[in-house]
Amino acid sequence: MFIEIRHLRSLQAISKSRSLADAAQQLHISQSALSHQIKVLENYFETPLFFRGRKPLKLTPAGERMVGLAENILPQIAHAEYELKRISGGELGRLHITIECHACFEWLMGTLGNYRKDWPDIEVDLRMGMSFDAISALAQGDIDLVISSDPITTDGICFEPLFPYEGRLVVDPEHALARKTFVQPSDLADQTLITYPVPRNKLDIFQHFLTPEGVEPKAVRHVELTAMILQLVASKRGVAVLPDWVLCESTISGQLCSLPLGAQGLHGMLYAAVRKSDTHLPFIQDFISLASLAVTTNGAPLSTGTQCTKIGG
Amino acid sequence: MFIEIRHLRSLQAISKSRSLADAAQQLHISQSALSHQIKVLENYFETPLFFRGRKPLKLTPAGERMVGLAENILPQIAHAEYELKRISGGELGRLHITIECHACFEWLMGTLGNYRKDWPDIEVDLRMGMSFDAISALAQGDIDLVISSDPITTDGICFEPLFPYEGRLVVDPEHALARKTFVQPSDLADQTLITYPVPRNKLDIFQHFLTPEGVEPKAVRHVELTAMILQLVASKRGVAVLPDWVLCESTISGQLCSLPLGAQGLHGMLYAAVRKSDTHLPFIQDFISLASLAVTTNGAPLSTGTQCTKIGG
DNA sequence: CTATAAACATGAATTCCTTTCATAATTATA
DNA sequence: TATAATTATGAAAGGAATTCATGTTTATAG
Repeated sequence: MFIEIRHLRSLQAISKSRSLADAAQQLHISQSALSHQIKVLENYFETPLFFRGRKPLKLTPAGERMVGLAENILPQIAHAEYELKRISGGELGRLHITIECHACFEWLMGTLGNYRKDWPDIEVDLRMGMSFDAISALAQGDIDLVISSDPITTDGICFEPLFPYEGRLVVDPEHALARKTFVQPSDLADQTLITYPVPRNKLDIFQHFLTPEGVEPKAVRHVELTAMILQLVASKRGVAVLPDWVLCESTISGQLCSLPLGAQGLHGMLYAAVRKSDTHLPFIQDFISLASLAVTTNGAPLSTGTQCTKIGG
Repeated sequence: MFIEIRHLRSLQAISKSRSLADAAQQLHISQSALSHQIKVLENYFETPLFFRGRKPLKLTPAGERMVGLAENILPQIAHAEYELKRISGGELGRLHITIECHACFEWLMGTLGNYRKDWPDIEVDLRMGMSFDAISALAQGDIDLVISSDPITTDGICFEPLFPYEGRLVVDPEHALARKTFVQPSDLADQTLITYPVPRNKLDIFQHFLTPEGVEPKAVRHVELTAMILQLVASKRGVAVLPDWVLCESTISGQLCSLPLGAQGLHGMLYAAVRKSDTHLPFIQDFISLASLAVTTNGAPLSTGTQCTKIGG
């Protein structure tokens, strides 16, 4: 690899000039410098690059080959430099998101739709399948943002609060628990609990409600899709705990009841985790702004006590 | 334009390495040099190119963009360098040919067919339409070889002899002149002469036969294609002067007679003109060898006195 | 949690290489 | 043939990348 960028620029200038001297002037270098440059190239490749002593300067086929190279390459480099400047300016970038909580899918899709309109040059993507250790994937640069409900202090990472939520028990309207004002841990001991297929320590219902009281449900069933969970509950196959934003008119058109976990309810906060080095980027900040408004704009969550909603296909 | 080739090589090495130190080793430079290089890039573009302090080194999106650039560009440069070496080695090249004499088309096509087999990587082309000043086009590098019958001393150009030829008068078998052993200039004073559409000083018949004797044909008619000239002569529309290689069995299947111009015949030599700087190139030398054998291999010329041959479509 | 190792950063000095300057040689044009 | 224009060349200068030596930061093990 002998050719340098400056050689390509030189050849390009020469091909557009009547003489080496003209080309040198265009390049803002001395005629001598250009002559030396060409000599070096010609010595290395053992072939002349232009015909000497012709009034309109003419390149040899070897020279033309090199100009061809220049005209392929120089624009590519110019374009890459332009894009790198845009990347540092935050106009261009990558936003690969992972969700630690499956239910976030419900509001995230709507948010991403709006976000894409604001930031057409940001490569937005939702990466499932790395939720097992999303935060370290974030720290390592595999992804750029994690939607999470438990902030852990990892250095280089910061957790921006998005909005509070309430985890509520969902049952069918004819269920025995449907008549209660709130559920106690022991109420679930004889129930089939339907959850997302994630480790128990990632589930509020175990972490902050059942496990502290030593209660174990009769059975636990793993289902991936929220809509499927709701259908299973509606058809009396079990009960589930879902965040309030899922339980709103826009996603449910059949009959379901939801009620608080414990007298105070099971409250949490949702966060967007990003690398500290990315917090200044406008397209990151704007995503966080949009996301923090997601739930109230997509549809009001169920905030009252016992309440029935519809479910459907 | 800030990026240099070495930056691209560095980024590419980094992307394939576990650490800067490893990459530096691959590049045969010190770790310090690489670190400085990256710092300069990062300062210029105002964005980090890789995540620091992660065990498996990971590039940022900006870094990835630059690797993408490298992987587009480096192979292109490598390939161009390879081709330039081949150009200087005479394996790859350009052979743009111009013919000053139209009749050369007849044997040249056959020669080029064989030549292309020997030199698949030489860009062979026949450029018509610059015959008006072919030699200076050659000197200026617009073309690479001229088939010519009059060598002029131009510096930088040399004329390699190919083969001798004889210009002969072609008439139809019932023509009055067909019975003569040879023609004299005055014999043509009452004839219609069919020639290629080129200036008279490029035509042997005028330059070396008629003009010195002050003879002017009854009429001169310009026709471009050799086959058409032969047909016109056969149908008694005039007479023509053509080099002997045209008048051989392989190109003529109808009835035509040819006879010498003057008692000694009008003899000439065909040359290949090339730039002196190209004479060493094997693909030029080989073309000249092939061309010099063209006429005797394509078909024996008419060498006997008055002779009749066939003509046809 | 400290120690040790590994990886990266930094400043000064060096070395390498491009460019310039001054001028020679070559080529074109009047 | 003379003059102008163009390219080539050698030595010196200038700049920039690399190295060296060392400091700082981050990971891994005991």
